[in-house]
Amino acid sequence: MTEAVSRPTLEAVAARAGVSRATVSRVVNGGDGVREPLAERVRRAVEELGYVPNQAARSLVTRRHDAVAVVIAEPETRVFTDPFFALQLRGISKELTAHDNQLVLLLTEGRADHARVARYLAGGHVDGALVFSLHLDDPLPGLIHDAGVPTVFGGRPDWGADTRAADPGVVYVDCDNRGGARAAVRHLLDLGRRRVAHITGALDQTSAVDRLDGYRDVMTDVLGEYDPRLVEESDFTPSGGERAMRELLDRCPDVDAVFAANDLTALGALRVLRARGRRVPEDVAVVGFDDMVPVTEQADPPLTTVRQDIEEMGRLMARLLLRGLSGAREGTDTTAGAQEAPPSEVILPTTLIRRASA
Amino acid sequence: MTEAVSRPTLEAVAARAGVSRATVSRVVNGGDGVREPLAERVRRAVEELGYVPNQAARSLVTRRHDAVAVVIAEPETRVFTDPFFALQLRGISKELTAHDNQLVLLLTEGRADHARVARYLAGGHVDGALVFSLHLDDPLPGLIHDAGVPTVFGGRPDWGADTRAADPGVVYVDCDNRGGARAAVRHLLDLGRRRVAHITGALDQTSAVDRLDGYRDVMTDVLGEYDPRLVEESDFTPSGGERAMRELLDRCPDVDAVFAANDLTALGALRVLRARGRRVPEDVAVVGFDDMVPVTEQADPPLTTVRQDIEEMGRLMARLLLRGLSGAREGTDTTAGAQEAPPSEVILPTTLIRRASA
DNA sequence: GTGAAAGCGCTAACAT
DNA sequence: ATGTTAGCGCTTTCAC
Repeated sequence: MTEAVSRPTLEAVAARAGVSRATVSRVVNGGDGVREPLAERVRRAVEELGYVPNQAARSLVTRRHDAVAVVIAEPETRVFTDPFFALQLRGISKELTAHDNQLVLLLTEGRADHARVARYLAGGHVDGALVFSLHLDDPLPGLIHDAGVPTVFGGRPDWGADTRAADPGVVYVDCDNRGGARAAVRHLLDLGRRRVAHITGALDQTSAVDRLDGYRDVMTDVLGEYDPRLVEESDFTPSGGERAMRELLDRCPDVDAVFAANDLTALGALRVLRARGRRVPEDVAVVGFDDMVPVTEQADPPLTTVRQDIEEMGRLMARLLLRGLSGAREGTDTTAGAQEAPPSEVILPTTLIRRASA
Repeated sequence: MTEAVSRPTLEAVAARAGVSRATVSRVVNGGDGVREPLAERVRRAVEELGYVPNQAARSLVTRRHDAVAVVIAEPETRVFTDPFFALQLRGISKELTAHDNQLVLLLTEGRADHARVARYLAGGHVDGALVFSLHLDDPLPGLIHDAGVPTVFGGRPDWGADTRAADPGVVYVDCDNRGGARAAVRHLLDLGRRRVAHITGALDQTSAVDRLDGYRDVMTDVLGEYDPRLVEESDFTPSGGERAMRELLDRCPDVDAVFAANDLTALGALRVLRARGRRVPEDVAVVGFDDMVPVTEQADPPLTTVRQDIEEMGRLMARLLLRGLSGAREGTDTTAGAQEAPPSEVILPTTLIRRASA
């Protein structure tokens, strides 16, 4: 483990280049209004000294940090068993990097950590936050609202009984869970299936609720009504999918199709169907959600699913936040190139990917 | 997206408590040498004003950031298909949080990003770095060395031809890959198997190389020599495992056991074995590595594997780094409670977990 | 034990 | 176009 060494300052660069600190500062920050020969001299001095601006000093005066917090609330460990989280993070990271922003990761393990996160955000260490509000009734959105930090949510936040529900400033990005679910179920009905079951996700997450709603939409729409016995609650995990599938087969032996809330759940269902001697898709057609390629392509049979672009979702969240931040900084500029207020919600499209399972 | 508001300063707290800024500062930072009644008044003022120290101002003078960078180099996307990464991060996050340090995540997508990371680290934005040097011949260790940032590596770094190889200051944490591999292979031999194959991981990672070495150790040790035809190179992925298993079966139809470099690989092997009508473990016994519980327990049959505690590995890396940092700060203190120099390598133990596959 | 004062390295008015 | 200057909010000697 090496020792840190002291770094050259602006002052040192200025001395070496034979100019004032202000000039060096100008060059370092884009360099408008400095004549070329001088600028060049400064750049050489910077190079020679290996000068890197002290971010703390800079933040102290600019009140900007070029850093964004990513808050991931994961009381349960689901986040760590599917690659969802990693993909979002990658999208976010790419976008932030492209804009020279740093990513400060805040993982929470439960209520105890909420206060810590709220304090951190309120402390003005970062310019904004990207928050994955994974569970209903999560106090985090409220706390964050109070902290007054520009925030973009990942997934439709549930404001529940919270009175701040009406806040028009809330921005979030989500995929079209309901629409995707509709497409999945419609596809199964188009295949001629009539006893289409649904294995839900964890219903304390809006994504699961929305997918269930989409299922209901189509079932009632097409068949006039839906049989609640065809819906089994689960939790987005493979073992949850297994359990639910068994339940479903016992209760309604005549099911001829299953729409699973995500691919992992579908995997569990597939396993049970095979064990029970049901052929897929001949006897029972199966559709998943997410399209985690390593999962869907290697399922047996390969899984028909609703694709959402998770990485893009992360990237978009970051983009929206950064745009909002720069917009706020530049004030209410109404000229041609002005930033518009970010839309309060962005819903990414989903597409049905047909493979062998349905 | 809410607007950020200006926060109360030390000055404000001092005014409210009727003391000097210095006194407030003392109380806020542990409060030694301030008489209780005064300290209490200060604490109340802090509370009432909702004062949170400005980290930038503090860093400017202390030259500390209470922040640690986590660098994850992932040219390939393996990191995102298995939960390894997420688990490490969780361990790291827990430990950092416990010591009030922030986690700055630096994801790299290739060589182009290396310079960026090096610059960031050299820029003195963080007190130290935790680096996952996933691939051989990675220039990152060298760059980081030059940046002069206290660093702990995850996994034995490969210094290859790098002349800095001899640097005694390098600290890393790894699991006992070689020992774990030995245990796995020994177990298979104890079961009476003689044609034990090995599907390697990506051999540009030291973990894969070490596991292969462990396999060789035991095979030559027990059988006098090992048959290179029983070793098939792969890449830690399920599909890689499938491909390798097919190869192996074609080449050596008499294999009666397989040691796979990780659980995901074993999963692929299991699939092929089933497809080819080989019973597991009767015809072919299979052992994995990692013990990703959701994978191993739901494999069919449940997978015997070598367990490593990934989260603990993350936690330990963080602990080592923080200890090194505080040690460095406190200077060379030789009294009783002094920090010892962190060990240059920590190898975590592995354990064989017996399930049904071997 | 407590306060006064001097910066940490930088940016942004304001002069020139 | 460039230089001068005044802080940003905090910690930390140094007096008292």
